[in-house]
Amino acid sequence: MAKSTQILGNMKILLEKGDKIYQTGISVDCVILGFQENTLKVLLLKVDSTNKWALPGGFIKKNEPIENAANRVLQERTGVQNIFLQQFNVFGDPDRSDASIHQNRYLEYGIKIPKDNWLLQRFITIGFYALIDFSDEILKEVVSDETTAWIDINKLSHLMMDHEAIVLKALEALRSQLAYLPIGRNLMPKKFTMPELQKLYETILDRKLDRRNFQRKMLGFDILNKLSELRKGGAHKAPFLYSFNDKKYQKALKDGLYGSW
Amino acid sequence: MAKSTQILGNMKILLEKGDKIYQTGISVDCVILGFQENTLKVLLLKVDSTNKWALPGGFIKKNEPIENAANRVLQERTGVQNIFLQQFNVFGDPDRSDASIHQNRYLEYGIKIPKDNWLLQRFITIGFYALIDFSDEILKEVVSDETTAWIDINKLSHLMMDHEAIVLKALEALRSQLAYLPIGRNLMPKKFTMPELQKLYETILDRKLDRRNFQRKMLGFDILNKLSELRKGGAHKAPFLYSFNDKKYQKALKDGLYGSW
DNA sequence: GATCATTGCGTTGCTATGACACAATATAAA
DNA sequence: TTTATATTGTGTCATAGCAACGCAATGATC
Repeated sequence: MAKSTQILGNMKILLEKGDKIYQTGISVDCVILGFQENTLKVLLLKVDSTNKWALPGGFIKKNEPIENAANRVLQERTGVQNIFLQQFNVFGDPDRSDASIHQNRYLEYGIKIPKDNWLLQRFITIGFYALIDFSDEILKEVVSDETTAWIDINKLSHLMMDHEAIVLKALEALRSQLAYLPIGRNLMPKKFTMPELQKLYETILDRKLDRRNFQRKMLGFDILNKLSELRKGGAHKAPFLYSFNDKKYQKALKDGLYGSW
Repeated sequence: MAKSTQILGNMKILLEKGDKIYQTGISVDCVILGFQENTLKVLLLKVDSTNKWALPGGFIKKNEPIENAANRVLQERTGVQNIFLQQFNVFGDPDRSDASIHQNRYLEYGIKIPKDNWLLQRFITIGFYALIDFSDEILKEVVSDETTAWIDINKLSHLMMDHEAIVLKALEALRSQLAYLPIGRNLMPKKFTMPELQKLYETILDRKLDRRNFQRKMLGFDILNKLSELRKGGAHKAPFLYSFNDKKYQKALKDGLYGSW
Protein backbone atom coordinates (compact mmCIF):
# COMPACT_ATOMS: atom_id res chain seq x y z
CA MET A 1 0.00 0.00 0.00
CA ALA A 2 1.34 3.38 -1.00
CA LYS A 3 0.40 5.00 2.24
CA SER A 4 2.24 2.55 4.43
CA THR A 5 5.26 2.68 2.13
CA GLN A 6 5.31 6.39 2.76
CA ILE A 7 5.03 5.85 6.51
CA LEU A 8 7.79 3.28 6.45
CA GLY A 9 10.03 5.69 4.57
CA ASN A 10 9.43 8.44 7.10
CA MET A 11 10.10 6.06 9.96
CA LYS A 12 13.42 5.01 8.48
CA ILE A 13 14.46 8.63 8.00
CA LEU A 14 13.46 9.43 11.58
CA LEU A 15 15.49 6.53 12.86
CA GLU A 16 18.62 7.19 10.85
CA LYS A 17 18.68 10.94 10.47
CA GLY A 18 16.40 12.12 13.24
CA ASP A 19 19.29 13.06 15.48
CA LYS A 20 20.58 15.35 12.73
CA ILE A 21 17.21 17.09 12.37
CA TYR A 22 15.96 17.20 15.94
CA GLN A 23 17.25 18.02 19.40
CA THR A 24 17.85 14.65 21.02
CA GLY A 25 16.62 13.65 24.45
CA ILE A 26 13.91 16.28 24.56
CA SER A 27 10.35 16.32 23.30
CA VAL A 28 7.10 18.22 23.56
CA ASP A 29 3.70 16.80 24.45
CA CYS A 30 0.42 18.64 23.94
CA VAL A 31 -2.64 18.34 26.14
CA ILE A 32 -5.46 19.59 23.93
CA LEU A 33 -8.65 20.07 25.84
CA GLY A 34 -12.13 20.45 24.40
CA PHE A 35 -15.55 20.67 25.99
CA GLN A 36 -18.39 18.46 24.78
CA GLU A 37 -21.49 16.95 26.30
CA ASN A 38 -20.70 18.65 29.58
CA THR A 39 -17.37 16.93 29.93
CA LEU A 40 -13.80 17.97 29.34
CA LYS A 41 -12.15 15.83 26.72
CA VAL A 42 -8.55 15.45 25.79
CA LEU A 43 -7.26 14.71 22.32
CA LEU A 44 -5.38 11.41 22.22
CA LEU A 45 -3.75 9.33 19.52
CA LYS A 46 -3.81 5.56 19.30
CA VAL A 47 -0.37 4.07 19.09
CA ASP A 48 -0.18 1.54 16.28
CA SER A 49 1.60 -1.29 17.93
CA THR A 50 -0.04 -1.12 21.34
CA ASN A 51 -3.49 -0.73 22.75
CA LYS A 52 -2.41 2.44 24.41
CA TRP A 53 -3.24 6.08 23.91
CA ALA A 54 -0.71 8.86 23.68
CA LEU A 55 -0.70 12.64 23.76
CA PRO A 56 0.16 14.27 20.45
CA GLY A 57 3.85 14.86 20.86
CA GLY A 58 7.03 15.17 18.92
CA PHE A 59 10.50 16.53 18.69
CA ILE A 60 12.10 19.96 18.52
CA LYS A 61 14.01 20.82 15.37
CA LYS A 62 17.60 21.89 15.75
CA ASN A 63 16.85 25.53 15.20
CA GLU A 64 13.25 25.80 16.28
CA PRO A 65 11.73 27.63 19.27
CA ILE A 66 9.99 25.19 21.58
CA GLU A 67 6.62 26.93 21.18
CA ASN A 68 6.90 26.48 17.44
CA ALA A 69 7.69 22.84 17.92
CA ALA A 70 4.58 22.34 20.01
CA ASN A 71 2.43 24.10 17.44
CA ARG A 72 4.01 22.22 14.56
CA VAL A 73 3.52 18.88 16.26
CA LEU A 74 -0.10 19.72 16.86
CA GLN A 75 -0.60 20.79 13.28
CA GLU A 76 1.13 17.73 11.86
CA ARG A 77 -0.86 15.36 13.99
CA THR A 78 -4.28 16.99 14.00
CA GLY A 79 -4.44 19.63 11.29
CA VAL A 80 -5.23 22.23 13.91
CA GLN A 81 -3.30 25.44 13.49
CA ASN A 82 -2.37 28.53 15.45
CA ILE A 83 -3.73 27.54 18.78
CA PHE A 84 -2.41 29.23 21.85
CA LEU A 85 -0.29 26.63 23.60
CA GLN A 86 0.93 27.23 27.10
CA GLN A 87 3.86 25.37 28.63
CA PHE A 88 3.03 24.19 32.12
CA ASN A 89 5.56 21.64 33.31
CA VAL A 90 8.60 19.59 32.42
CA PHE A 91 8.54 15.87 33.01
CA GLY A 92 12.04 14.66 33.54
CA ASP A 93 11.99 11.42 35.43
CA PRO A 94 14.69 9.18 33.94
CA ASP A 95 12.33 6.23 34.02
CA ARG A 96 9.48 7.95 32.23
CA SER A 97 10.72 6.88 28.81
CA ASP A 98 9.92 3.44 27.51
CA ALA A 99 12.20 2.22 24.75
CA SER A 100 9.99 -0.78 24.04
CA ILE A 101 7.29 1.44 22.56
CA HIS A 102 9.55 2.54 19.73
CA GLN A 103 11.09 -0.90 19.42
CA ASN A 104 7.73 -2.62 19.01
CA ARG A 105 6.45 0.01 16.63
CA TYR A 106 9.44 -0.50 14.35
CA LEU A 107 9.36 -4.26 14.76
CA GLU A 108 5.91 -4.27 13.19
CA TYR A 109 7.62 -3.07 10.06
CA GLY A 110 10.40 -5.58 10.50
CA ILE A 111 12.96 -3.06 11.65
CA LYS A 112 15.11 -3.64 14.70
CA ILE A 113 16.30 -0.38 16.24
CA PRO A 114 20.01 -0.41 17.09
CA LYS A 115 20.56 -0.26 20.85
CA ASP A 116 22.40 3.03 20.72
CA ASN A 117 19.90 4.75 18.45
CA TRP A 118 18.81 8.21 19.60
CA LEU A 119 15.13 7.19 19.75
CA LEU A 120 15.80 4.71 22.52
CA GLN A 121 17.52 7.08 24.86
CA ARG A 122 15.90 8.89 27.73
CA PHE A 123 13.56 11.75 26.81
CA ILE A 124 12.68 14.76 28.88
CA THR A 125 9.39 16.25 27.73
CA ILE A 126 7.94 19.73 27.97
CA GLY A 127 4.19 19.74 28.55
CA PHE A 128 1.99 22.26 26.73
CA TYR A 129 -1.74 22.65 27.01
CA ALA A 130 -4.36 24.34 24.89
CA LEU A 131 -8.11 24.85 24.95
CA ILE A 132 -10.16 24.64 21.81
CA ASP A 133 -13.74 24.89 20.66
CA PHE A 134 -14.91 21.38 20.05
CA SER A 135 -17.45 22.45 17.45
CA ASP A 136 -14.66 23.68 15.19
CA GLU A 137 -15.03 22.19 11.71
CA ILE A 138 -11.42 21.11 11.45
CA LEU A 139 -11.76 19.12 14.61
CA LYS A 140 -14.73 17.20 13.34
CA GLU A 141 -12.51 15.80 10.61
CA VAL A 142 -9.90 14.96 13.16
CA VAL A 143 -12.35 13.01 15.22
CA SER A 144 -13.40 11.01 12.20
CA ASP A 145 -9.94 9.53 12.02
CA GLU A 146 -10.03 6.24 13.85
CA THR A 147 -6.56 6.67 15.30
CA THR A 148 -7.53 9.92 17.00
CA ALA A 149 -10.11 10.41 19.69
CA TRP A 150 -11.46 12.76 22.29
CA ILE A 151 -11.36 10.99 25.61
CA ASP A 152 -13.28 12.03 28.71
CA ILE A 153 -10.75 13.43 31.12
CA ASN A 154 -12.35 11.52 33.98
CA LYS A 155 -12.16 8.22 32.17
CA LEU A 156 -8.54 8.02 31.17
CA SER A 157 -7.13 4.55 30.87
CA HIS A 158 -4.40 2.77 29.02
CA LEU A 159 -2.29 5.83 28.45
CA MET A 160 1.28 5.46 27.38
CA MET A 161 4.13 6.01 29.84
CA ASP A 162 3.43 8.97 32.13
CA HIS A 163 0.91 10.61 29.83
CA GLU A 164 -1.94 10.29 32.31
CA ALA A 165 0.11 12.18 34.89
CA ILE A 166 0.81 14.84 32.27
CA VAL A 167 -2.89 15.29 31.57
CA LEU A 168 -3.69 15.56 35.26
CA LYS A 169 -0.95 18.12 35.77
CA ALA A 170 -2.31 20.14 32.86
CA LEU A 171 -5.74 20.08 34.45
CA GLU A 172 -4.23 21.32 37.67
CA ALA A 173 -2.53 24.18 35.85
CA LEU A 174 -5.79 25.01 34.08
CA ARG A 175 -7.63 25.19 37.38
CA SER A 176 -5.17 27.56 38.93
CA GLN A 177 -5.30 29.73 35.81
CA LEU A 178 -9.06 29.91 36.06
CA ALA A 179 -8.66 32.03 39.17
CA TYR A 180 -7.06 34.95 37.40
CA LEU A 181 -7.47 34.48 33.67
CA PRO A 182 -10.61 34.40 31.57
CA ILE A 183 -10.88 30.88 30.22
CA GLY A 184 -13.64 29.70 28.02
CA ARG A 185 -13.25 31.77 24.89
CA ASN A 186 -11.61 28.88 23.09
CA LEU A 187 -13.68 26.12 24.60
CA MET A 188 -17.15 27.49 23.85
CA PRO A 189 -18.88 27.96 20.51
CA LYS A 190 -19.39 31.53 19.28
CA LYS A 191 -22.80 31.81 20.90
CA PHE A 192 -23.63 30.11 24.15
CA THR A 193 -25.91 30.41 27.14
CA MET A 194 -24.92 31.21 30.68
CA PRO A 195 -25.82 27.72 31.97
CA GLU A 196 -23.60 26.25 29.26
CA LEU A 197 -20.67 28.40 30.29
CA GLN A 198 -21.32 27.55 33.91
CA LYS A 199 -21.13 23.85 33.14
CA LEU A 200 -17.70 24.37 31.62
CA TYR A 201 -16.51 26.05 34.80
CA GLU A 202 -18.07 23.37 36.96
CA THR A 203 -16.39 20.70 34.90
CA ILE A 204 -12.97 22.28 35.12
CA LEU A 205 -13.29 22.95 38.83
CA ASP A 206 -15.09 19.68 39.48
CA ARG A 207 -17.70 21.20 41.76
CA LYS A 208 -21.11 22.82 41.64
CA LEU A 209 -21.40 26.58 41.48
CA ASP A 210 -24.43 28.65 42.38
CA ARG A 211 -26.27 29.57 39.19
CA ARG A 212 -27.09 33.14 40.27
CA ASN A 213 -23.72 33.96 41.80
CA PHE A 214 -21.94 32.58 38.76
CA GLN A 215 -23.89 34.82 36.44
CA ARG A 216 -23.28 37.90 38.56
CA LYS A 217 -19.55 37.27 38.77
CA MET A 218 -19.13 36.36 35.12
CA LEU A 219 -21.00 39.43 33.94
CA GLY A 220 -18.96 41.46 36.39
CA PHE A 221 -15.82 40.56 34.48
CA ASP A 222 -17.29 42.56 31.62
CA ILE A 223 -16.00 40.31 28.88
CA LEU A 224 -19.35 39.07 27.52
CA ASN A 225 -21.84 40.50 25.08
CA LYS A 226 -25.45 39.75 25.85
CA LEU A 227 -27.23 38.99 22.59
CA SER A 228 -30.90 39.64 22.00
CA GLU A 229 -31.43 36.08 20.79
CA LEU A 230 -32.66 33.23 22.89
CA ARG A 231 -31.75 29.58 22.71
CA LYS A 232 -35.09 28.05 21.78
CA GLY A 233 -35.87 24.41 21.22
CA GLY A 234 -34.95 22.93 24.57
CA ALA A 235 -37.57 22.29 27.16
CA HIS A 236 -38.32 24.99 29.71
CA LYS A 237 -37.55 28.66 29.64
CA ALA A 238 -35.30 29.83 26.81
CA PRO A 239 -32.05 31.30 28.08
CA PHE A 240 -30.29 34.29 26.56
CA LEU A 241 -27.33 33.79 24.28
CA TYR A 242 -23.99 35.42 24.95
CA SER A 243 -20.76 35.83 23.04
CA PHE A 244 -17.32 36.86 24.16
CA ASN A 245 -16.36 40.47 23.60
CA ASP A 246 -13.06 39.82 21.90
CA LYS A 247 -11.56 43.21 22.65
CA LYS A 248 -12.33 43.07 26.35
CA TYR A 249 -11.44 39.39 26.49
CA GLN A 250 -7.97 40.02 25.10
CA LYS A 251 -7.49 42.86 27.53
CA ALA A 252 -8.52 40.65 30.44
CA LEU A 253 -6.15 37.93 29.22
CA LYS A 254 -3.31 40.39 29.42
CA ASP A 255 -4.23 42.16 32.64
CA GLY A 256 -5.72 39.23 34.48
CA LEU A 257 -8.97 39.20 36.38
CA TYR A 258 -9.14 39.13 40.12
CA GLY A 259 -10.72 37.12 42.88
CA SER A 260 -10.75 33.38 43.05
CA TRP A 261 -13.19 30.55 42.64
CA MET B 1 49.21 25.89 40.23
CA ALA B 2 47.66 22.64 41.40
CA LYS B 3 44.19 24.06 41.59
CA SER B 4 44.11 25.30 38.03
CA THR B 5 45.58 22.00 36.81
CA GLN B 6 42.64 20.32 38.45
CA ILE B 7 40.22 22.72 36.78
CA LEU B 8 41.87 22.20 33.42
CA GLY B 9 41.56 18.45 33.80
CA ASN B 10 37.87 18.69 34.61
CA MET B 11 37.32 20.98 31.68
CA LYS B 12 38.95 18.55 29.31
CA ILE B 13 36.87 15.68 30.60
CA LEU B 14 33.70 17.77 30.23
CA LEU B 15 34.61 18.62 26.69
CA GLU B 16 35.55 15.14 25.56
CA LYS B 17 33.31 12.89 27.62
CA GLY B 18 30.53 15.22 28.76
CA ASP B 19 28.14 13.93 26.14
CA LYS B 20 28.59 10.42 27.56
CA ILE B 21 27.83 11.56 31.09
CA TYR B 22 25.15 14.18 30.56
CA GLN B 23 22.00 14.69 28.55
CA THR B 24 23.03 16.91 25.68
CA GLY B 25 21.20 20.03 24.61
CA ILE B 26 19.47 20.52 27.92
CA SER B 27 20.51 22.21 31.12
CA VAL B 28 19.17 23.51 34.41
CA ASP B 29 19.60 27.00 35.82
CA CYS B 30 18.86 27.94 39.41
CA VAL B 31 17.56 31.29 40.60
CA ILE B 32 18.48 31.37 44.28
CA LEU B 33 16.85 34.24 46.11
CA GLY B 34 17.81 35.62 49.47
CA PHE B 35 16.64 38.60 51.48
CA GLN B 36 19.13 41.03 52.97
CA GLU B 37 19.16 44.72 53.82
CA ASN B 38 15.56 44.98 52.73
CA THR B 39 16.30 43.84 49.22
CA LEU B 40 15.89 40.62 47.34
CA LYS B 41 19.20 39.29 46.13
CA VAL B 42 20.00 36.60 43.65
CA LEU B 43 23.02 34.33 43.78
CA LEU B 44 25.23 34.79 40.73
CA LEU B 45 28.56 33.41 39.61
CA LYS B 46 31.26 35.34 37.82
CA VAL B 47 32.30 33.73 34.57
CA ASP B 48 36.06 33.51 34.32
CA SER B 49 36.69 34.70 30.85
CA THR B 50 34.10 37.45 30.69
CA ASN B 51 32.93 40.27 32.85
CA LYS B 52 29.51 38.73 32.97
CA TRP B 53 27.48 37.07 35.67
CA ALA B 54 25.67 33.78 35.31
CA LEU B 55 23.08 31.81 37.23
CA PRO B 56 24.38 28.66 38.85
CA GLY B 57 23.54 26.09 36.25
CA GLY B 58 24.65 22.78 34.87
CA PHE B 59 23.76 19.61 33.09
CA ILE B 60 21.54 16.65 33.75
CA LYS B 61 23.22 13.28 34.13
CA LYS B 62 22.09 10.50 31.86
CA ASN B 63 20.09 8.77 34.53
CA GLU B 64 19.24 11.58 36.87
CA PRO B 65 15.86 13.17 37.66
CA ILE B 66 15.86 16.85 36.71
CA GLU B 67 15.11 17.96 40.26
CA ASN B 68 18.17 16.07 41.44
CA ALA B 69 20.24 17.74 38.76
CA ALA B 70 19.15 21.17 39.92
CA ASN B 71 19.95 20.32 43.52
CA ARG B 72 23.28 18.78 42.62
CA VAL B 73 24.28 21.78 40.54
CA LEU B 74 23.41 24.06 43.40
CA GLN B 75 25.37 21.97 45.86
CA GLU B 76 28.41 21.71 43.60
CA ARG B 77 28.50 25.41 42.97
CA THR B 78 27.52 26.81 46.34
CA GLY B 79 27.76 24.10 48.97
CA VAL B 80 24.10 24.60 49.79
CA GLN B 81 22.18 21.38 50.19
CA ASN B 82 18.62 20.12 50.21
CA ILE B 83 16.87 23.30 49.31
CA PHE B 84 13.40 23.11 47.87
CA LEU B 85 13.77 23.98 44.21
CA GLN B 86 10.71 24.67 42.12
CA GLN B 87 10.73 24.50 38.34
CA PHE B 88 8.96 27.49 36.85
CA ASN B 89 9.69 27.77 33.14
CA VAL B 90 11.61 26.36 30.21
CA PHE B 91 13.67 28.69 28.08
CA GLY B 92 13.93 27.27 24.62
CA ASP B 93 14.73 30.01 22.17
CA PRO B 94 17.22 28.61 19.66
CA ASP B 95 19.26 31.82 19.84
CA ARG B 96 19.53 31.87 23.62
CA SER B 97 22.74 29.84 23.60
CA ASP B 98 26.03 31.55 22.97
CA ALA B 99 28.80 29.27 21.81
CA SER B 100 31.44 31.98 22.20
CA ILE B 101 31.15 31.85 25.97
CA HIS B 102 32.41 28.28 26.10
CA GLN B 103 34.89 28.93 23.31
CA ASN B 104 36.47 31.88 25.09
CA ARG B 105 36.56 30.10 28.40
CA TYR B 106 38.45 27.20 26.91
CA LEU B 107 40.68 29.48 24.83
CA GLU B 108 41.98 31.00 28.05
CA TYR B 109 43.44 27.58 28.73
CA GLY B 110 44.67 27.30 25.18
CA ILE B 111 42.02 24.82 24.12
CA LYS B 112 40.08 25.25 20.91
CA ILE B 113 36.69 23.51 21.08
CA PRO B 114 35.94 21.48 17.95
CA LYS B 115 33.03 22.96 16.01
CA ASP B 116 30.84 19.91 16.42
CA ASN B 117 31.47 19.48 20.12
CA TRP B 118 28.36 18.99 22.25
CA LEU B 119 29.08 22.06 24.36
CA LEU B 120 28.65 24.37 21.39
CA GLN B 121 25.25 23.14 20.37
CA ARG B 122 21.97 24.76 21.25
CA PHE B 123 20.85 24.31 24.86
CA ILE B 124 17.32 24.38 26.20
CA THR B 125 17.31 25.17 29.90
CA ILE B 126 14.86 24.43 32.68
CA GLY B 127 14.55 27.22 35.21
CA PHE B 128 14.30 26.42 38.92
CA TYR B 129 13.98 28.84 41.77
CA ALA B 130 14.53 28.60 45.49
CA LEU B 131 14.27 30.85 48.53
CA ILE B 132 16.84 30.69 51.29
CA ASP B 133 17.65 32.36 54.56
CA PHE B 134 20.50 34.70 53.92
CA SER B 135 21.78 34.46 57.46
CA ASP B 136 22.56 30.78 56.99
CA GLU B 137 26.13 30.03 58.01
CA ILE B 138 26.93 28.08 54.88
CA LEU B 139 25.94 31.00 52.74
CA LYS B 140 28.30 33.35 54.48
CA GLU B 141 31.17 31.19 53.29
CA VAL B 142 29.73 31.23 49.81
CA VAL B 143 29.63 34.98 49.74
CA SER B 144 33.24 35.18 50.79
CA ASP B 145 34.23 33.55 47.53
CA GLU B 146 35.09 36.30 45.12
CA THR B 147 33.59 34.53 42.13
CA THR B 148 30.18 34.30 43.80
CA ALA B 149 27.96 37.16 44.82
CA TRP B 150 24.50 38.16 45.93
CA ILE B 151 23.24 40.77 43.53
CA ASP B 152 20.32 43.11 44.16
CA ILE B 153 17.48 41.93 41.99
CA ASN B 154 16.72 45.49 40.96
CA LYS B 155 20.26 46.18 39.88
CA LEU B 156 21.00 43.35 37.52
CA SER B 157 23.49 44.12 34.81
CA HIS B 158 25.96 42.27 32.64
CA LEU B 159 24.24 38.93 32.91
CA MET B 160 25.13 36.18 30.52
CA MET B 161 22.85 35.26 27.64
CA ASP B 162 19.18 35.34 28.70
CA HIS B 163 19.88 34.96 32.40
CA GLU B 164 18.36 38.31 33.28
CA ALA B 165 15.10 37.27 31.63
CA ILE B 166 15.22 34.03 33.60
CA VAL B 167 15.60 35.90 36.88
CA LEU B 168 12.71 38.22 36.03
CA LYS B 169 10.50 35.30 35.10
CA ALA B 170 11.36 33.61 38.39
CA LEU B 171 10.36 36.76 40.22
CA GLU B 172 7.07 36.77 38.37
CA ALA B 173 6.44 33.15 39.35
CA LEU B 174 7.31 33.97 42.95
CA ARG B 175 4.83 36.85 42.99
CA SER B 176 1.99 34.73 41.72
CA GLN B 177 2.82 32.05 44.27
CA LEU B 178 2.68 34.61 47.05
CA ALA B 179 -1.05 34.86 46.49
CA TYR B 180 -1.79 31.35 47.59
CA LEU B 181 1.29 29.91 49.27
CA PRO B 182 3.03 30.95 52.46
CA ILE B 183 6.41 32.26 51.42
CA GLY B 184 8.94 33.58 53.81
CA ARG B 185 9.83 30.56 55.90
CA ASN B 186 13.06 30.07 53.99
CA LEU B 187 13.90 33.71 53.48
CA MET B 188 13.63 34.88 57.09
CA PRO B 189 15.83 34.02 60.05
CA LYS B 190 14.32 31.84 62.79
CA LYS B 191 13.08 34.81 64.76
CA PHE B 192 11.89 37.97 63.12
CA THR B 193 9.59 40.91 63.67
CA MET B 194 6.40 41.68 61.82
CA PRO B 195 7.84 44.79 60.14
CA GLU B 196 10.75 42.69 58.91
CA LEU B 197 8.42 40.13 57.38
CA GLN B 198 6.36 42.91 55.87
CA LYS B 199 9.41 44.35 54.17
CA LEU B 200 10.03 40.99 52.53
CA TYR B 201 6.52 40.98 51.15
CA GLU B 202 6.80 44.58 50.01
CA THR B 203 10.06 43.78 48.27
CA ILE B 204 8.68 40.78 46.45
CA LEU B 205 5.50 42.58 45.45
CA ASP B 206 7.32 45.84 44.81
CA ARG B 207 4.71 47.97 46.56
CA LYS B 208 3.87 49.32 49.98
CA LEU B 209 1.45 47.46 52.21
CA ASP B 210 -0.48 48.86 55.14
CA ARG B 211 1.29 47.89 58.33
CA ARG B 212 -1.87 47.13 60.29
CA ASN B 213 -3.69 45.28 57.55
CA PHE B 214 -0.59 43.23 56.82
CA GLN B 215 -0.34 42.11 60.41
CA ARG B 216 -4.00 41.22 60.60
CA LYS B 217 -3.87 39.17 57.43
CA MET B 218 -0.58 37.45 58.22
CA LEU B 219 -1.73 36.45 61.70
CA GLY B 220 -4.99 35.30 60.15
CA PHE B 221 -3.09 32.68 58.19
CA ASP B 222 -2.29 31.11 61.53
CA ILE B 223 1.20 29.99 60.62
CA LEU B 224 3.18 32.16 63.06
CA ASN B 225 4.08 31.80 66.69
CA LYS B 226 4.17 35.03 68.66
CA LEU B 227 7.15 34.89 71.01
CA SER B 228 7.29 36.67 74.33
CA GLU B 229 10.61 38.25 73.42
CA LEU B 230 11.05 41.68 71.99
CA ARG B 231 13.66 42.93 69.56
CA LYS B 232 15.50 45.49 71.64
CA GLY B 233 18.39 47.65 70.57
CA GLY B 234 16.86 49.53 67.70
CA ALA B 235 15.51 52.99 68.19
CA HIS B 236 11.83 53.38 69.03
CA LYS B 237 9.36 50.91 70.39
CA ALA B 238 10.57 47.33 70.54
CA PRO B 239 8.52 45.02 68.28
CA PHE B 240 7.54 41.47 69.17
CA LEU B 241 9.45 38.56 67.70
CA TYR B 242 7.72 35.83 65.75
CA SER B 243 8.71 32.46 64.39
CA PHE B 244 7.05 30.21 61.86
CA ASN B 245 4.97 27.38 63.23
CA ASP B 246 6.53 24.62 61.17
CA LYS B 247 3.61 22.24 61.46
CA LYS B 248 1.03 24.78 60.37
CA TYR B 249 3.39 26.19 57.77
CA GLN B 250 3.84 22.81 56.13
CA LYS B 251 0.11 22.26 56.16
CA ALA B 252 -0.48 25.65 54.53
CA LEU B 253 2.17 24.87 51.92
CA LYS B 254 0.26 21.77 50.99
CA ASP B 255 -3.28 23.11 51.19
CA GLY B 256 -2.59 26.63 50.01
CA LEU B 257 -3.84 29.79 51.65
CA TYR B 258 -6.57 31.92 50.16
CA GLY B 259 -7.17 35.48 49.16
CA SER B 260 -4.81 37.57 47.13
CA TRP B 261 -2.50 40.49 47.59
C1' DG C 1 -55.01 25.56 30.13
C1' DA C 2 -52.40 23.45 34.00
C1' DT C 3 -47.90 21.66 35.25
C1' DC C 4 -43.08 21.91 35.81
C1' DA C 5 -38.29 22.53 35.31
C1' DT C 6 -35.46 26.18 34.32
C1' DT C 7 -34.12 31.00 33.84
C1' DG C 8 -33.73 36.19 35.10
C1' DC C 9 -33.32 39.21 38.60
C1' DG C 10 -33.16 40.57 43.30
C1' DT C 11 -32.25 40.50 48.69
C1' DT C 12 -29.87 39.51 52.93
C1' DG C 13 -26.17 38.69 55.97
C1' DC C 14 -21.40 37.71 56.58
C1' DT C 15 -16.52 38.32 55.87
C1' DA C 16 -12.39 40.19 54.01
C1' DT C 17 -10.25 44.28 53.11
C1' DG C 18 -8.63 49.10 52.65
C1' DA C 19 -8.23 53.40 55.09
C1' DC C 20 -7.41 55.53 59.14
C1' DA C 21 -7.22 56.82 64.63
C1' DC C 22 -4.97 56.64 68.94
C1' DA C 23 -2.45 55.07 72.75
C1' DA C 24 1.92 52.69 74.25
C1' DT C 25 6.90 52.48 74.31
C1' DA C 26 11.96 52.34 73.48
C1' DT C 27 15.47 55.26 72.37
C1' DA C 28 17.55 59.87 71.45
C1' DA C 29 17.79 64.68 72.24
C1' DA C 30 17.07 68.41 75.47
C1' DT D 1 15.56 63.76 84.29
C1' DT D 2 12.43 65.34 81.01
C1' DT D 3 10.85 65.89 76.41
C1' DA D 4 10.66 64.71 71.67
C1' DT D 5 10.23 61.43 68.02
C1' DA D 6 9.58 57.59 65.42
C1' DT D 7 7.71 53.31 65.51
C1' DT D 8 4.68 49.59 67.18
C1' DG D 9 0.16 47.33 69.12
C1' DT D 10 -4.51 47.43 68.84
C1' DG D 11 -8.92 48.89 67.32
C1' DT D 12 -12.79 51.11 64.35
C1' DC D 13 -15.48 52.00 60.29
C1' DA D 14 -17.14 51.91 55.70
C1' DT D 15 -17.18 49.27 51.59
C1' DA D 16 -17.01 45.47 48.33
C1' DG D 17 -17.34 40.77 47.27
C1' DC D 18 -19.50 36.69 48.01
C1' DA D 19 -22.36 32.70 49.55
C1' DA D 20 -27.00 31.48 50.36
C1' DC D 21 -31.48 31.98 49.22
C1' DG D 22 -36.45 33.92 47.38
C1' DC D 23 -39.60 34.64 43.79
C1' DA D 24 -41.70 35.75 39.58
C1' DA D 25 -41.37 34.87 34.47
C1' DT D 26 -41.15 31.72 30.67
C1' DG D 27 -41.34 28.01 27.28
C1' DA D 28 -42.32 23.30 26.41
C1' DT D 29 -45.10 19.19 27.63
C1' DC D 30 -49.12 16.83 28.98
